[in-house]
Formats: sequence, structure tokens, C-alpha cells
Amino acid sequence: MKEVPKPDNQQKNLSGVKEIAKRANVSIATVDRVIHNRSGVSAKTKAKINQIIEELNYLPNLMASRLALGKTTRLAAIIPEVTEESEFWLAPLNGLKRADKEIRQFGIEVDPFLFNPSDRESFKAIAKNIMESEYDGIILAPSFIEESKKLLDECTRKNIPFVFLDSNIPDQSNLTYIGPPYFQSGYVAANLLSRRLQPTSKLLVVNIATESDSFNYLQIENGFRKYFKEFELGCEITRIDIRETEYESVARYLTYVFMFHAEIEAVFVTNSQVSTVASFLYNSKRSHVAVIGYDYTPENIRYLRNGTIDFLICHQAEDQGYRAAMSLYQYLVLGQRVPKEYFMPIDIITKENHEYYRN
Amino acid sequence: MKEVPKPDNQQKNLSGVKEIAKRANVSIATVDRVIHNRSGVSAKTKAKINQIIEELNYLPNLMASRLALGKTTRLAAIIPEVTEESEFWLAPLNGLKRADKEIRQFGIEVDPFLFNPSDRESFKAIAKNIMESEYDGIILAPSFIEESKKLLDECTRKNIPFVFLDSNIPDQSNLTYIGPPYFQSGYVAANLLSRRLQPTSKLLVVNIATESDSFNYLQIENGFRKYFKEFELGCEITRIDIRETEYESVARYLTYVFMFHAEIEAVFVTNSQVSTVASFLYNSKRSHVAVIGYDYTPENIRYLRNGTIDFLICHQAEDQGYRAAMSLYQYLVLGQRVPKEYFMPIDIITKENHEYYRN
DNA sequence: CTGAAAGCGCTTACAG
DNA sequence: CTGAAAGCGCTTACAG
Repeated sequence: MKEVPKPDNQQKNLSGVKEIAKRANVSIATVDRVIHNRSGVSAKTKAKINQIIEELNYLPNLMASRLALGKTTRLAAIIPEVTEESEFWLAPLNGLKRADKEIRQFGIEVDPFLFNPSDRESFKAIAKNIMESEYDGIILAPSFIEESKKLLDECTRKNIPFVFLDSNIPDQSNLTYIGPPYFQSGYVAANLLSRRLQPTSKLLVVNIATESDSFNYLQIENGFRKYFKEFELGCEITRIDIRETEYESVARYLTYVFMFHAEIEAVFVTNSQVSTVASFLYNSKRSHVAVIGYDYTPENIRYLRNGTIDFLICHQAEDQGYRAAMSLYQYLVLGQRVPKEYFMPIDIITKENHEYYRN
Repeated sequence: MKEVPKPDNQQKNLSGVKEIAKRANVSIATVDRVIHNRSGVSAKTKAKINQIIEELNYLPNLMASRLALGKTTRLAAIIPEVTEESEFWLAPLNGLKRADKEIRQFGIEVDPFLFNPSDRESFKAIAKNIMESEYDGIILAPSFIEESKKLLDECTRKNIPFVFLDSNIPDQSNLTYIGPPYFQSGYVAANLLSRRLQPTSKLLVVNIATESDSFNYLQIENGFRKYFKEFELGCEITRIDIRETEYESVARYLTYVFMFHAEIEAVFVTNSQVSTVASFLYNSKRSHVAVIGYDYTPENIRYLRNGTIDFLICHQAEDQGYRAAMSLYQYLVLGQRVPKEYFMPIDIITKENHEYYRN
């Protein structure tokens, strides 16, 4: 059908700045001023142009706009570095990179800055660096609350939008929060575990974390307990906080706990450190204990596959990074509105479905 | 910091067609010819230009290219219409619309065409229509196999890329398949049900579908049975095919089945019609029967919430539509390679996590 | 086989 | 307060 000559370029773009200018009897420069609400246009012509814009249902051509602007919008993403204890953060980082790759050609750049999650100073140094570098938007995993707030106050003053990634600080002027609904997530964990329990079973809740003000686990635990209360399950819940992440320390604590509570039938680990607990249970031949925890990390998947971990709850970590960047893009570049919160789904990962999961 | 004058435009783009042209001592028109592999360039200059492109690590500016091209790429999406029995298709349709909205500004347009899934003729009519309309790419839910093949042969002849959505036809020259891994999905269903069963339990597999050559359910059932075989679970599996979708017909069949197999403890419905079965079980007060089925439709969610359905397996139907369109965009516009298969995750939806699910 | 020129739709100094 | 003109990086007739 290629040979059929198509009468193509007779109708030129009937709703560009040119057309508006023509109809309003002004130059395109003036139209441009009105479109961007810049000063220096008489109220009268401004009104006229705006009316024509309405009539024409004008939408600016984004490609042309970006091309002419020629400037690049820069986003800084501040997240924990990826180490053995924070393997989780590989996925959000990948999501940020995917976003960068996708929108770079439209003049948006995403620069990741990785801080050491057990070192406040490393965070401060990065925050300082960023504030000196004139970024147009910030993506932030607010592990260190006070330090984060300081940074964000400055952003607010400079009118730089910022989004929270993976955990939220209430009452901030963030553009949006991209992350899990922690409370409900804990509730789901409880439900899954309860399917394996008797009303009289004993369970253990384990929180393993070093530094960081992370309060996510509190919401998780609240959701978890809510479930047992709601259904009046009489399970005895022991909880333990471990401030070290190495296997030896964790094993020592757990050995101690199991000494006093040998009948524990189920363990809930409130974050991705679940593989360490699984490792302990595996090594100490406690295969009957049901285990549930968080996140799609290689170690966790290993223990999911060998049956030590029964469920992993995941929140599409890669997508969190991607969406965090994209919401700034939507806001800054496309001028779209962005919902104040974007909750990730609560994904249930088992041995059977894990291989098709896209973290 | 705005007042600091930035020495900006001194370094112009050092890797555009202009720069290449300068270095190669040719005009940008010639560079353009080489970039797009058009004929009419001497082997020698072609080689030289290609070398410079290498050196400069040149990547064309997509915005400028689309802007200059001025033409729009048109994608046709052929999927079942959304009716009471095919509510599933609302989500992929929404995904297609989301893609359209997102890439329209780059000159790509996604046109949905909805056929009646129980009327081959409606499909044929649409196929004919599309073949006459010069689309640049096709998204197809291949419910009617022979008719689809006819359409796709023509696409292949005309060199129009096409992608399969939600179900696959083997051995076709499709760009990609976007949809569930059906076999494994059935396997997961079996695993979930088996958690509720004794080794001697009886179960029922129900397939409800009218017309359409859909063979997805076969893979699902194979995966389902594989699980029971693999773990040597002695459960007796009854299966039933119902070629009507109205409640009355389904209820009649099921009444009959339960007459002979009163002890059925679990039902697996191989598609989104699970709400009809749930409705029957609910009405006949068989709340002890475990139920699992497919898809996040309003009716299904209703029965998930009231506890009749225990699990829904979902495959991110909205995203399927979105990704189907985006893979054609990637291929046609961005010139990227696209994986031959993109399997959706196997999502497990329960009463507890459904409200955060993004279908 | 090759190049000069106009143009895509918007933006931005600059001059008035 | 307003406009003419050059330019963003690429594409496309058209002329040679």
C-alpha cells in the first residue's frame, strides 16, 4: 500500500504557538510568555491568548519544548549503599537506573548517592554535597530522620521538590511517598503465619538492625499484632531486638531465646535480615519452625528454595526506585499532578512463584 | 544561587550530526543517510562516517528526530471487549490507554479494537479493517487461533511487527509474548490449595468458557496436576467443563457434580469465572469448600472479601496491556531489542492484601 | 553520490 | 509591553 500517494502535509499543525499567535494577532514570543505565565504581557492580550488556548485545547509539544530548552533536569537520589546487610537496596538502585535510562533522552538525569546506613556522617556529607550542587529534585530514603529533615528544610526553602522512598516521615512537604503500606504488610504476614499455627502456638518476632532511625518495623509489628488481636488468637508472641547483623551475634541471641522458648513454632522477621535467622534455624535443625520475612534478596531466596523460609513479603523494590524518579519527572517535566502517596502492593512470594517475580 | 552567571553555551553539542559532518568533511544530509542506512553513499564516506560515529559514541537525539519526522506511529490493539463474562479485559484495556497517554506526545498512538470473544466474525471484521488501515504494529489477544494466524501471516508479509497479549501461539514470528506463565501458575494454584487439604481430599477443577480456542487453561491444568503428581498427593481430582457462563447453567452443572461428589473440599476454577462458582457455593452454604481462581475482577474481589474465595491468582492485567504497547514502542521507535517472552509474575491475592494490589 | 536550505514546534536573547 | 530572528538536533525534498 506504500505506493498510494497520501495527501499529507496540507493540514499543518492547527494548534501550535504559531496558530495561536496568528489568531491573537501577536507574535509567538508573546504566546510563549502567556503559556509560561511570564510577566510582561498586557492583561488584555493575555486574556485573549488564554481564551484561544482554551478554544484550541492547546497542549504544548513536549519534545519541541525540551529540545529548545536544551537544559537537563537533574535529580539526586540518596539511598543506602548496597552491602551484605543492605542487599535490599540493589533493587531500588536498579529502578533508579532504569528510570534514568528511560528519560535521559528527554533531558532528565538521575544521580544516585549512596550513604552508609550505619554512619550518620556519611549521610550528612552527601546531603551537604547535594545542596551545593543545584539539583532540581531529590529522592530520599530517610533512614536518618533529623539529618533528613535538615536537608529537606533547605529543599523547601529553595523550592526543590523531594520524594520519600521506602519509608516516610510524616508531616513533611514531600511531593509523594513511594513505598510499602507497612502496617497492612505486617497484618498480611500475621495472616500467612496464622495459617500454619494453632491458637496456642508460640511465636517470635525478630527485629535485626544496626544504626538508622528506621521506624518501619514498628508499623509492621503493629499490623502484625493487630491481626492476632482481631481474631483473638491466643498465641504467645515473644519479641526480640538485635542490634547487630552478623550471623554469630544473631545466632547467639536466638540460641538464648530458644533456650527459654523451645516451643516456638513460628518466626517473623520484620525486615530482609530474615536469611540470617533462617540460617540459624537451618543449622540448628529447626526445620519445623515456620518462617516469614521480607524482601527478595539472593540469600532470602536461597532459604525460600530450600524450604526454611515459608513466605517472603516483597514490595517491588525495583519499581519503588523507578517510580520515585518518575514521579519527579511527571511533576517537574510533564507538569502533572502526583498523588501524595503511592503504596506498593504487598506481594506474597513462595518457593513456587518466586522465579517469575520481578523485584 | 540563581544569580551566579553560569558559563553555559560555550560547549555546544559535540556529538550531533553536525559534529560528525564536520569531522567527516561531509554535509549532515550524508551523515543522516549513513545513520539510517539509506542508500546513495559511497562505501568510503560511509565507512568514515561510521567510524566517527563509533568514536563519538553517537546516540541520536530522539526528541529532535521525532520532531523532524513529524509522523505518528500507529499501533492497533485487538482484544476482547469488556462484558460481564469478560471483565478481565478492562484492565489490559486500561493499560493500553495508559501507554497511549504516556507516549502520545512522542508521536505514538494506540488504537484499541474490541471484538466479541464469542463471535469469530466480529474478530474477522476487525482484522480486515486493520489490515486496510496501515498500522505500524499490532497487539493481539489471540483467542481465535486460525483467524489470528491469517491476520499475522499478512503482517509478516507486510513486515508489521506484532505482539501477543495474555496468550501465546507457538511458532509465530511475534516480536514478543506478554502474559502469564500459565503452567507454573497452575502449579502455584495447586500448592496454595494443597495447604488446605489432606492427602485424601477430593477436589474439583472447573473450566468455564464459551467460544474461543483458548488453550491457556490446558497449561494451567497441567501445572496444577503436575504439583499433585510431584508430591504424590493422593487427592482425587474431578474435572468439569462448562460451556456456558450464566449463573443458572453453572449452578445446574455444579449441583449435579456435588450430588455425586459431596465430599469435595476444594475447587479450582481455571479462569476469572471463579465468582460464578463462588456464588453457587455461597448460595448453597458450602462455606467449608476452599476456592481458588483467577483475576482481580470486582465480582471476584467481592467473594474474596466475604471469604468464599480463598485465593485469587493474578497476573497484573493492566500492566500486560501497558507492556504490550511499550514493547512495540521500544522496538519501533527506540530501536531497542525486545525479549521474545515477557512473563508476568504470579501474584497471590488474599482478603488481606487485595486492597493494595494494582491490577 | 552529495549538499544547501527549509522545516518540525518551541524558547530565548535582543532590540525596540 | 511586544516582535523578529536565531537556534535546539534531526529530516526531507530538491537540485546538482
